[in-house]
Amino acid sequence: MTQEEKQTEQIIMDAARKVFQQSGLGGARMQQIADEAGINKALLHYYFRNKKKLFEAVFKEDFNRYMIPLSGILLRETGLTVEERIVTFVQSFIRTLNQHPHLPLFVMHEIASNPNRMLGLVKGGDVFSQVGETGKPEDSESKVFVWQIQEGIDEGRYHSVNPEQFVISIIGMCVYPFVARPIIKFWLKKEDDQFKDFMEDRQREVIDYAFRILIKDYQPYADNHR
Amino acid sequence: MTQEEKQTEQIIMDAARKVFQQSGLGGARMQQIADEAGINKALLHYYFRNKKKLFEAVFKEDFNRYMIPLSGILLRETGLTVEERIVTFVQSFIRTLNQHPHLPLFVMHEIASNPNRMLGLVKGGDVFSQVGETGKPEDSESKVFVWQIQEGIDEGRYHSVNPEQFVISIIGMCVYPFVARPIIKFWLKKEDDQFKDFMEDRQREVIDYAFRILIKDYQPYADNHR
DNA sequence: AAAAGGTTTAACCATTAGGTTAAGCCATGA
DNA sequence: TCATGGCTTAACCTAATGGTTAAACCTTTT
Repeated sequence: MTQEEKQTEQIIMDAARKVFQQSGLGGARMQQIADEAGINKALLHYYFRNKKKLFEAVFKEDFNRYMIPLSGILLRETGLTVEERIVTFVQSFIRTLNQHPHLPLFVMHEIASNPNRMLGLVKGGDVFSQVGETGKPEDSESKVFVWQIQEGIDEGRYHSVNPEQFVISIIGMCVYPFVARPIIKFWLKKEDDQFKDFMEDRQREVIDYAFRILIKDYQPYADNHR
Repeated sequence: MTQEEKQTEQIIMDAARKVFQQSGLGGARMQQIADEAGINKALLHYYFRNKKKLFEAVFKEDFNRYMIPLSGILLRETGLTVEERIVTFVQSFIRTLNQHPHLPLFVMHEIASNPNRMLGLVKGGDVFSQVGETGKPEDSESKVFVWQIQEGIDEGRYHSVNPEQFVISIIGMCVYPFVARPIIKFWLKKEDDQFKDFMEDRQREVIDYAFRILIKDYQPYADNHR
């Protein structure tokens, strides 16, 4: 594959991403994607045989490049304390999504409209590395974080939260504003750049919230924050 | 309008809702809606002149019947304390969405794909009752809650959160699990009814989190919970 | 029994969308 | 200079889709 081909492929995928994110798989029009990419329909089909293939390429790239690594920080990465996980996750998550604000809604919507096919596309289906030695969920790598929290609770350092609920809450606090972005922009009368700033501020705020929920003797503005 | 007409209209709207929620406006097929409703295309167009009109009817009903009243509990209802707002909001919100799990993603996706038109549809556009006497956002009814929190902070009862961030966090903790429902079901290996139970439990958990974030001397399992 | 109104049937139309084809353009590099 | 390969143009095909129409059917009401 030549350099030009790679370039064009990327141009097409970027255009396709934009259109798919706005209209979904069903609503997107190949012509619109071609226009957006500044090329013609013929070339579109020359690179990606058909709409479905193009869509899957885009979806896969998005999911594997962003969703998987990000959730990995919270759930899979080894050698991190709970506190480190939270801080790193929230920061990278919000920072990343600030650059790709439409990602979550796009991914969620398409998964919802066809869970099996979409989740099957992703890295052999092991989104959360569910497969343990015995096949039981307890073996899952994705439960490291859950274990660590349970440990902290048992040792009396943490409040007795339900670890799964806690994880979902953290992710929710980070993701939701992007999902509801148009409403929030409307409600708070914010433009794109103001929304961005708002989300930058949110990093510290969410970390604070998470710590306050979890940690028994938490005092904000300690050097937990950098 | 006769009784039969109302019935049929409702049957159609329920079918349409189902299809729209799964495929979005662009992806939905009129034939599929007719099939789902157990009627024919001709009758579909007899009741709702065209696809757009049908869609708007469904969207409007959803938004006005669920989203507006629910957000009202948190943001507009008068005569409630902050604590009462949070408890009532979280409970009704999760309970309602447990009965309509696809609502949030549907609403959010459609708003995102056409913010102006969609937000314009809703109760004359005043989703958050933004119009105050001077037109400044500060006059908005939707800021009552924000004021109340600010008051609590000033009086030293609450931690000094950013009220807007706090509101979004509460909503996010409630909404996100429904937005990410297929992923969560997959991750936690839950079926529909287990997910429902999980969300029932979540009510108390989220209320706990919210109070712990906000209230300085909060002790869980006090009679804040009923 | 006749009128009325909700509903079906089925044919039909116009448009659009996905996808194909083939001829030709144009820059690079052997 | 000519061949290669990325790319464009534009016509074309087919299937699907939104939407329409008119006649007939059936049940309830008068």
